[in-house]
Amino acid sequence: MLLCYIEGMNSARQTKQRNTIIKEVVSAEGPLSIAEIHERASAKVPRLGIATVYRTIKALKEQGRVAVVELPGEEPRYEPVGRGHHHHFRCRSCDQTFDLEVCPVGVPQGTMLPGGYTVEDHSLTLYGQCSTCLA
Amino acid sequence: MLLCYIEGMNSARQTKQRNTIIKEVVSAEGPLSIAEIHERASAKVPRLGIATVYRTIKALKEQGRVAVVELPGEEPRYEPVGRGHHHHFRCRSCDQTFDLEVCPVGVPQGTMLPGGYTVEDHSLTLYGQCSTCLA
DNA sequence: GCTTTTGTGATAACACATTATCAATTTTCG
DNA sequence: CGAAAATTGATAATGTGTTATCACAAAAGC
Repeated sequence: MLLCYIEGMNSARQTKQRNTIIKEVVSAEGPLSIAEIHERASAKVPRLGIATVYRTIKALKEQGRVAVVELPGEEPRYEPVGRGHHHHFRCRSCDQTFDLEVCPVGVPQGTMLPGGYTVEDHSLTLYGQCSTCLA
Repeated sequence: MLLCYIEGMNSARQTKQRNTIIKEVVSAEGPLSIAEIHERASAKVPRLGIATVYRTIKALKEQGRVAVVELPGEEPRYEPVGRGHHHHFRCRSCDQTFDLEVCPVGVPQGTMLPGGYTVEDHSLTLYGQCSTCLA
């Protein structure tokens, strides 16, 4: 299955379900889980099946248009590719996940840590209160 | 069910299974998954059932003697409590998880990030090659 | 508009990690 | 040691997230 929302030149069909799902993922404040996508898209497409969300995300993944984001102890989330290196903030009140601009990790690639660990990459999740919940 | 390895004064019984499991968790280089505990303990207690590992870890958790460690996209791991704030390194070659001493995250508790996110805590996982695999 | 082809929704099937069950074994303690 | 009680191992049952199935609906192209 292919999707044509962006490339516009393959055999997949445009449906309101797919377009809505893609729009939700692209316009979200951070990566969304399948359940979150389903909730949001259902508001615009009543009776949207969860299987359609799985199918669409799977296709977008295979096309390299969305990436999986794994947070500790959470279900996989999905975000559009091309956002570059960034991290995530999780609000403990509303349980929303937000993209962050900052990277406060002082261990560049190639660093060797005490113990002989050579760092290639890192994954950081910050936890706290978002501005809405703090107010 | 209670375990008596450390406290020594409750009704639970000493078994080679439990003692072995606890020893493996305590002496490990980092947090272990159920499967990893089972593998290692099986070497010392042949025919050790996976259910016994689950049961023992569950009891230790309820006693507050082991803590759950969640890494992105991984099964839960377990480590003894009382190691304080620390992070983990995952070797991409041998897939082992190691405790780290360092905390290279420059976002102390209470920091407010651009976007109004107030930080309470963080979780960092470093990825790369351990010294053994690099050699 | 009509036909062909693909997509959808409901749900069954599946995969996997975890827990419950229970007869047999082991530990504890008199 | 011997009896009572707790633990174990094997496996069935469970829960949950994901995929497959299939009749019906919708999109694309003539």
